[in-house]
Amino acid sequence: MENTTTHILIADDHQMVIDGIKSMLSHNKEYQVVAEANNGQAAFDLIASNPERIKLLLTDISMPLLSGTELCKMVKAQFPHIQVLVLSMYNNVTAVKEAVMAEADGYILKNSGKEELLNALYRITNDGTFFSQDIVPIIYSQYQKQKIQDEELNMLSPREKEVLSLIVKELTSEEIAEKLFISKKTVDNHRQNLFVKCNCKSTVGLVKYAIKHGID
Amino acid sequence: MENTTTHILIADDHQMVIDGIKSMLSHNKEYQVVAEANNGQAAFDLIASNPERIKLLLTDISMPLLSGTELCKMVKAQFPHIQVLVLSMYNNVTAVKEAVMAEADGYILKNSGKEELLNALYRITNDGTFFSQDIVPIIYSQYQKQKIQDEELNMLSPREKEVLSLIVKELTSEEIAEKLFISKKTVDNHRQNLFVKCNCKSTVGLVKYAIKHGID
DNA sequence: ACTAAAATAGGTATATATACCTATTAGAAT
DNA sequence: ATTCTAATAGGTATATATACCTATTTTAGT
Repeated sequence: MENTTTHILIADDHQMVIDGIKSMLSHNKEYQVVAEANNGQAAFDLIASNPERIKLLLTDISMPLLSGTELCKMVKAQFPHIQVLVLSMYNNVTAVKEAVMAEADGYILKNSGKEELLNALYRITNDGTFFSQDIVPIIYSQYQKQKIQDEELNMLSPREKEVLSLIVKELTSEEIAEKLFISKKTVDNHRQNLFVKCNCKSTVGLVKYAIKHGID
Repeated sequence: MENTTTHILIADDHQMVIDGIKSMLSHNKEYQVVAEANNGQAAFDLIASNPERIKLLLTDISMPLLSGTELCKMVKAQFPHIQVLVLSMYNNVTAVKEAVMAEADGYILKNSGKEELLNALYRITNDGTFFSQDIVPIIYSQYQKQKIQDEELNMLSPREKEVLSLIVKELTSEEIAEKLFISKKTVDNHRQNLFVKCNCKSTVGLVKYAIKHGID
């Protein structure tokens, strides 16, 4: 298995990208580009016509007729032996998330160099998966966003946070009042104040706010 | 800047870990371990006594007196010039998330080899950040969990999903009825059925269910 | 000592949601 | 043909939430 050549199908609507990758792999015996397609549907048809020929699918995300993530889903569902490496120009969380949920085995950015590509191919064929180092800062920024949101939480008073937490636990105002040994009226006042502070108009909005800020 | 030695403080409650790292870096001119501490508080005191001496803090997460993440927060708040690389034995999402939220510049696992450590140090001092490749599969598994939850969503009928989506958008039953050209009564029936299917007893529960499954 | 904010609680309406019913129709599946 | 589910809608109560008020006490900050 180890020393067998990995047969690759490249799917990308930009022929130059395909040619570039082919060129990069041309001096490498381990990887051989045996097929190419300029849209997702063509790529799927090529695979379906002879599934055993392809060992790895190297695909772009945005392509005509069938997107790379959709292609990935279909391939993984019907031909699970084929590994999929998504090659994207999008460095946002959503794109990465979609790729992972489509069961892609790896994700690298188009501005990666030759080394990164070879590294990705090596890691995928040996370790099973590879995700570009470049996507980590993206997740990093997500978490930092959450940190800022947490600071926004300080607008709420301790008691308000307490009440909000119980609201999210599906307690009614009356039940919350009993639990906190205060009047139902007081709870309702907190609720009103929370509407203003959380900038929403109903309990539904409060729940969304609470979850967004990690109260549960 | 490039050819200056990076002065490192190691904080870890296991002396063997400290000695191991010192040994690994001993033959490397770029990195010099100039201080060490066995708990977070001691590490912070060492930094505070002479902040300019330290360029990089290499810290464990779980330590007595002051945890690595808390230490990181304090250092980043008061001595932002110091870069922080978190060295953890926990490979779970929460640990990584906490480290990032503490503004750590990097995160690697304790079972990483010498190469990974050197790579991390190089990337941090040059690129600013480094996060171990090992943490990606963790995030990967998080996303896959979400995918399974999405399949659970198929228990809901298309119309129910539609109604649920509008509920989460803070519309009342009456407003939803108008929007879908149906009776308010019908909307309320969908709501009741959603309670059963989502296993909750109020709209609050529905909102939590919806958000958990990506409806918004 | 003064001020501001937080937490408390009450009154009075109205709006909305929830808990039970029953019942019809359309479409899909067996 | 028949069975099942989804989607529709109505009746009748009750429970809960929401929108305005006012007002007191406590606590923290200047």
